[in-house]
Amino acid sequence: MNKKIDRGQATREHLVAVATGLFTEHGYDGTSIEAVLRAADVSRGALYHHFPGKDALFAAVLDTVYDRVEAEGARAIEGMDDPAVALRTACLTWIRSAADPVVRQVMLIDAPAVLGWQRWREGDEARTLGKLKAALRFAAAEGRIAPIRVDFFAHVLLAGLNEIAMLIARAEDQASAAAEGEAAAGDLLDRLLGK
Amino acid sequence: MNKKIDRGQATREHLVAVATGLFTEHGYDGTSIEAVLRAADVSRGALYHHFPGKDALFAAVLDTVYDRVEAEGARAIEGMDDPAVALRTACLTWIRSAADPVVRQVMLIDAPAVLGWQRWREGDEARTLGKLKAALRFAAAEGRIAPIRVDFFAHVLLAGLNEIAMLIARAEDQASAAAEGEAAAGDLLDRLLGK
DNA sequence: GTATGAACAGACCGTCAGTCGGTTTGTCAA
DNA sequence: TTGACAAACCGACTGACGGTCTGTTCATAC
Repeated sequence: MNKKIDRGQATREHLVAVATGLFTEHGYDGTSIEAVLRAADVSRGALYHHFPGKDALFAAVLDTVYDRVEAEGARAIEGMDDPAVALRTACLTWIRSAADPVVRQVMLIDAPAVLGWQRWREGDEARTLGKLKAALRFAAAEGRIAPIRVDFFAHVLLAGLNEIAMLIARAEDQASAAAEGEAAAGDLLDRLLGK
Repeated sequence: MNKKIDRGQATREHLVAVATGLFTEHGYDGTSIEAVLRAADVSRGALYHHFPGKDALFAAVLDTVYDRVEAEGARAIEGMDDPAVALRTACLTWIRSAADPVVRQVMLIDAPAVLGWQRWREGDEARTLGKLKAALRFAAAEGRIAPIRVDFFAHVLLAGLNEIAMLIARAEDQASAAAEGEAAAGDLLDRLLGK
């Protein structure tokens, strides 16, 4: 039971990889299952054997994107012991991750509409948002923000960072926009957490 | 040329009204043109005479929603002469407007995916965002934020308010969530603008 | 009265997501 | 070795949907 399982895994991963490219380039609606099938050279039956539907394929793609972004964040703050510095570093890393068209189109634009806002945020909760809240709880313990603000501010901070990332992405002058955006993000952090 | 024009206007407005209800209840993807046609008791030809496509119908719906939200905001700050108070009032009014399912589903969830983030923000620019930036320029003139932050902070503030609105909307206990959310919005404003 | 064009009607078309009855093929127990 | 089994895969088919196209109606202008 190994060759079969391996083959199935390979097909599944191949589909996710191909779909990632197409979803990024043409968006969810602009990408037909037909196109994925052709690009991956896989049959309809095979795809629907691995995924119950188009949205499940999208969810799988989203999952791998999360994995990558999470890994980048974890690598960036590896070994840091000051939580405040780690938070700031993680936020800047996230903005830089969001420069990637895959992250932008899949995570920020299509995900809320495809999965629904609720499911989207629940997914986030278990990943990025959860860690952000932990960091803010630390700030609350230090008396920098009121404990009751932790949840709202975590969401506000994430949404604000996402917005900055999108602004940078669509700017004409990428380099200067990135510099200004990252400075703005730092400023936002200072103000939000009462430096 | 009056009876005809009036009739056309009426049909158009009727379609927009019916579509608003369906888009709100079932989302953009969950609403078929067929369903709009049936609910409005209008023929395909009539609909496609007034709108080049489904996304144009959505854009028209979005437009009327903007109109309503803008009017609510304008009414709320009518006659106020302190720009800081007006800004705060407008922000809270916006959060309350976003309690409306129409605003949530159409403006916040579907619009970015249907129109694309770029077109969505450009539409916002001409409406809410423009006024927000004007208010922040005022804050910058008072030395509360750096002039270079105006654009980024306006976006961050709007995104943050939207996020708070969505959190309130999906909360189990609406009343207490609204109270906490509005307090958080006030706190956010204080911190962002360096009270 | 006749020409004009906006408003509307509805049959029709191509595309797409998803279904379903098969076939292939690796695995394992007898 | 073989035969049962199930995972993996195949592709024709279905129904729904967005959009097109060829008319038809009718208020208005001249």
